[in-house]
Amino acid sequence: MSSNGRRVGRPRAQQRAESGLAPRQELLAAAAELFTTRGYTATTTRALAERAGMRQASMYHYVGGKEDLLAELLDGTVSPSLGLARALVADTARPAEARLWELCRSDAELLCTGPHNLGTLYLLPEVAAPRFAPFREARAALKSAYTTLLSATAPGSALAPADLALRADLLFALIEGLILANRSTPAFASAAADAALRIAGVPEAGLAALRDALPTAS
Amino acid sequence: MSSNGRRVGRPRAQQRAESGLAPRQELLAAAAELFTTRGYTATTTRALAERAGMRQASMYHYVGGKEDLLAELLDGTVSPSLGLARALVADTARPAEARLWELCRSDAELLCTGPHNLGTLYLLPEVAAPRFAPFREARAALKSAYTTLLSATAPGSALAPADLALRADLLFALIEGLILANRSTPAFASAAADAALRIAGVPEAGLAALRDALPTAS
DNA sequence: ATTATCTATAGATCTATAGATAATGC
DNA sequence: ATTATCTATAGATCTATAGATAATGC
Repeated sequence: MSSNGRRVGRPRAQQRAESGLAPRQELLAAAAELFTTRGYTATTTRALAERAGMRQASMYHYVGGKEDLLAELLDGTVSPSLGLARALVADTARPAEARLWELCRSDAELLCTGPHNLGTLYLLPEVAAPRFAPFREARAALKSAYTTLLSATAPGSALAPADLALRADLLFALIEGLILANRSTPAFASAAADAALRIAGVPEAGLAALRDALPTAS
Repeated sequence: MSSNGRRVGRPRAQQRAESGLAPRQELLAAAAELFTTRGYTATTTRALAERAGMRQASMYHYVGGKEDLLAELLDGTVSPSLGLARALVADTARPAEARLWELCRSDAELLCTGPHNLGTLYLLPEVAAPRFAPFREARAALKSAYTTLLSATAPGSALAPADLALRADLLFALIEGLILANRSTPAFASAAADAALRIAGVPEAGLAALRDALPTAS
């Protein structure tokens, strides 16, 4: 609540324009940039802290180390999609095709949009560590929601269980492949959702119908 | 040509069962495993050399450093596909659909099969360095071949240039997304190729026809 | 008194080179 | 003599902690 630039504690050695962000948020922003740009292991605590405007040692006042930052970044890329996915799975009144499309679009946008390509972090070997189990579980739950929605579509309901799993894998592969494509326009997200439904087996006529039924979006 | 275990040079400190591979190949195999398993930056020259059966310093007799190994691994994941892609683009006698399918299948197999998930290395920030420009160019050329084949299919030829580029991006996203899916059966590669053609807009009937026309594969 | 920061540094790496050594080849 | 390896190490990091310092708050 202290007004203006008056803050408790020793002043920073290297002061610059206030970002307005809390120090922990500054660290997160620095991590997002440096982890994706230079790589997780290659990013030193010094680089991280300095990018956030503080000295290397000061970082430890806010986080236990790089891993904390990675965990929080990963969580942010999957939690919103998972929340939406659960809502869509529950909303059985709407046609499954429309719900699957919406999930794909939103997920695609989350993965492609934003200043940094955070999806890249999924592939870090570090993510296999026990520490990141919650993230991996969230991703598995998200994939399971994809499968559920897929199985509720007309083409999906006609598939044998093994084929369904195969299709779900492919659909998921497309969505995650967008990470590499790195084209971050909203139009791309919609086109990706279209492509996802094509993989699902929805015919072009069905896609056109979906597009017409879209809520008059912003 | 020297028979058996008699080799020139000081014996290795830590000798073990001969792998039969040349030392440089042993280093490459070690790099494939460790880069994908622990990450590129996190892999030390010591770990690399020791996994290859030699001491840390001996590695420099064969390679200039980690970068050499990375460059060679990357090249191996794209060169075979690029070769095939060029042959398929040139083979205008066959229907474009069949050629595109074959490229997708082969590429999918290359990316998913093999003991290690080398595709993962595409995402390394290090790959942006000038040193890896040849690899990036090869990948761009491969993508361009995908686009060419796509534009030669019946649905592709009906697309406006911007839409064609969009479809090509999505198709490529699927193929590269397979890296993350990491399901490495030949059946998966075929299913992925099917999915790719669905994204391309080939109707189910066309797919079924393609499948029937498949050369009686091994 | 409390807080947010700083400076300094111990201890643990990791890379790349220098120079020694133990084989075979001639 | 040539070769493939080794051991040893200088120099350059990088992380995490210890303890000092410069603000505000009461």
